[in-house]
Amino acid sequence: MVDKCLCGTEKHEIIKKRLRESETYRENVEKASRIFALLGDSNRMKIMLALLEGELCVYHLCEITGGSQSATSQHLRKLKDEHIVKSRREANQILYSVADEHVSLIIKTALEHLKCFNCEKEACKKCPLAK
Amino acid sequence: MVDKCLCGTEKHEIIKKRLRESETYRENVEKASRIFALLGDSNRMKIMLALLEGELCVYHLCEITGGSQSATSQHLRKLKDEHIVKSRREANQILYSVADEHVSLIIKTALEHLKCFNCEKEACKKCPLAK
DNA sequence: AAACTATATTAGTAAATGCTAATATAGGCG
DNA sequence: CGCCTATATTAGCATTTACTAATATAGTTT
Repeated sequence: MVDKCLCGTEKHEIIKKRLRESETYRENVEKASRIFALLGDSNRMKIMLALLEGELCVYHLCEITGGSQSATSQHLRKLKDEHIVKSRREANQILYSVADEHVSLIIKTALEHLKCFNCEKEACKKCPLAK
Repeated sequence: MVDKCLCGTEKHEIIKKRLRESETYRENVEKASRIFALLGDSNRMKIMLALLEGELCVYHLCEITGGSQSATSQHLRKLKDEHIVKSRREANQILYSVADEHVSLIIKTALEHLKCFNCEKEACKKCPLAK
């Protein structure tokens, strides 16, 4: 492999330079991938989809995932550690909700994308995901 | 844990019903989390960030991640399997590019979100992620 | 205060994941 | 044709991850 390349050198240099020179940028990339990794588990995805509908208790979130109380609680802990969900106590329950509207937007964008994936519209058939 | 709950029953029933009744919905949730899991690795994230700037060859993508040729090739394979990137041959190189504009949008939304995370604006300081 | 209930935590385990090292493939070119 | 170069694949290993089972905690209620 050789540095001289058909794809040109400017484009990848933009990112290489940012990664090299900005500590903040490197941290942001790490943080972004941590957040995506959290959404990359189907049970946590189901939890987030449910929470987009509104505040819910742990019992109902267990029902959504079909997982145990312990497993669900561990997922919620991870989501909370990244400030993606928040919780509050109401009487003898803990109610969870989406903490961040940016994350909501990311999930909604993904759903939109999947709608396209299964869509019958002409424009959507050209989508590279429609395979 | 009891079914009677302070958070109400309608909200989580919406998702439970969808999961129960629609095979397509279940598949979409699985697919969405597979895509997020792909973006959940920082080296694949770096690859995608670079590809957002334009088409690149494998050698330059190796430079971006700092990883080996083999590791990078394996990442590209996974991204291609989910139709997130595409490739074409040009002379003796394979050039990769972003295959799906929805995924571009998801990544850009995430970056926007992180911009907020590190932002000094008053409105952004209230963001629950700004901690 | 004691008991109850909802949620959280911990330890241990099986499965998934990302890496390296070695090897295979495939197109371009002498 | 046969070598060269870029990329892809495979096997093996170390690490991470999601789960279960058991236990802890902390409000709430009696």
